[in-house]
Amino acid sequence: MSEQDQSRKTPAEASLERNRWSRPPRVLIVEDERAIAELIRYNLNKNGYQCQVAEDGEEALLAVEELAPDLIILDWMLPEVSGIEVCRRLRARPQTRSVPIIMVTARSEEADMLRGFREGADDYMRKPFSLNELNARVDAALRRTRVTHQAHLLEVGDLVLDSEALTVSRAGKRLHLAPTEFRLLQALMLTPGRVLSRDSLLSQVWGLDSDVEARTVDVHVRRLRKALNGEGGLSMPDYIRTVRGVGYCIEAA
Amino acid sequence: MSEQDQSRKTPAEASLERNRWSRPPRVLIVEDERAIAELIRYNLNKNGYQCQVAEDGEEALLAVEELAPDLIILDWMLPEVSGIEVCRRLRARPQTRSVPIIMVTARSEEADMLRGFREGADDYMRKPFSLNELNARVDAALRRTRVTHQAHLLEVGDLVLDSEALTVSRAGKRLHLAPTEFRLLQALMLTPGRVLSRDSLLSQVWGLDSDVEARTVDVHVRRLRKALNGEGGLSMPDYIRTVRGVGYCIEAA
DNA sequence: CAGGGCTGTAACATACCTGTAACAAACCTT
DNA sequence: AAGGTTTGTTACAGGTATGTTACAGCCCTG
Repeated sequence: MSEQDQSRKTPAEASLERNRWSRPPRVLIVEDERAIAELIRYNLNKNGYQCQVAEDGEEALLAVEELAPDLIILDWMLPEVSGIEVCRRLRARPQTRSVPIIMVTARSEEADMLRGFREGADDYMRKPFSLNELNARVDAALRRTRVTHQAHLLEVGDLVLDSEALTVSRAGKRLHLAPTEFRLLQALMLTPGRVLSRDSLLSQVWGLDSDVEARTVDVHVRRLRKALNGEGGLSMPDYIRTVRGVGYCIEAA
Repeated sequence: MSEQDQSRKTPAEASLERNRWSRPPRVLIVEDERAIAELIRYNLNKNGYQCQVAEDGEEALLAVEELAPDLIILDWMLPEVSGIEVCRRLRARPQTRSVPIIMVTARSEEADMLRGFREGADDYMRKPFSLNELNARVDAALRRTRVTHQAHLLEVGDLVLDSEALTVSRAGKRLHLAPTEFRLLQALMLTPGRVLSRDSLLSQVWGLDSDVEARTVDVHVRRLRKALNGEGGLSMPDYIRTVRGVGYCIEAA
């Protein structure tokens, strides 16, 4: 269930949306009451998440290693190691420092909640809680990590363009592109498989009010190809397809 | 340290006293009820945040441009443009897509809350709410984006910046940086891998209302590189990447 | 008050990028 | 197969962005 954004999304963004999570997000539920754990698990499963349950703190810490979850739902009251202690330990490890943690607890004192946040929780919900609300908060937390980590990645084959770091790499190797080349590639990669006319590229890359000749696009495509495929031997496959009489298009061979 | 005179310490900045180098996080409060807005503002100020208030949706959208806030507290019910609409528009713009938004509203229906999350809110609080809780949630949201004054250790490669001790070291060896160089490095290291424009750096390092020329950034980058990589031979790899036509970015090679 | 460090600006040097023209090659039409 | 059209390729002149250096003013320290 690709959650909320049924409203405003260009097809390009929608395809991005799919690319970002090629796998279902993994959620670790740490909760000693079986019934509650199952309820949450059922609910999250229904929304496309892959869940695992841990019933005490020790188990939770182990499960984090194995599962490498994208998000953790953490009950405060647990046998063995308490939830708050689990939280603290996860925050102490660099590897798990940035995994979102939603604390869920029957403790209603404000002081407890503040403590939870202080120990590094990302969100805090009091029991009893609405499953819909939990869902919404899970979505929000994951959306956030998506936005900060990979929202700006465009991929075609072994080509990756990062529009935030403004970098392009092919097969893991960083490439150097001139500004115009970068924008041109970006325009192409926004709609992989779709043919873009020279005029369309001109307006996207050079701006709507540019007086640049259409042929200039060709020259830049040439430069871009050179940069992507390697100068001389063109040892790598060319992702940029020329569509005679129309324009260009990028696609994974 | 020209800091001392330029920072007229409101009593609220007491907690930041020892930390003159780190820029206080900027929070935009969007709330049409003056009394509530002031309450929130006072409370956040006390905790070392720099606040600005917008009283309606239009004003909010403008303020976002100017202030470039690190976090937004957004009331649902607003004159002109509603909070939910503001939220949607901010999420539609790439530049503001990742700014944390905490929705604060008197609407208690679950459906409203779900809608808030669906439009991209990061957190949702029902009025009336505890100021302590608001504080904790603001802290949590900013901790995630690492723009908080609490994350005082920044690392990139073998570079370590301690914004509390005000020290920088490379490969364990302590370096000497001038104040401006320090703040510049800090701004870069807050978002490693992300390209920062000269304008953005100017507002972060020199302040929003400075009339310093953009080229000045280049000169300081030069000085910073010298300090980081070693005066002459540049024996160490350069973590600062120049992005032609845009600005600079720090990354671990 | 003298000196040293820090800062912002100007000026120069350099590296890089860019659009166009001109020619070559490929393609399509007839 | 010829002729016209579209695209590939190359070279280049000019422009722009950045690197680098020098310097004058400022503030603080001693």
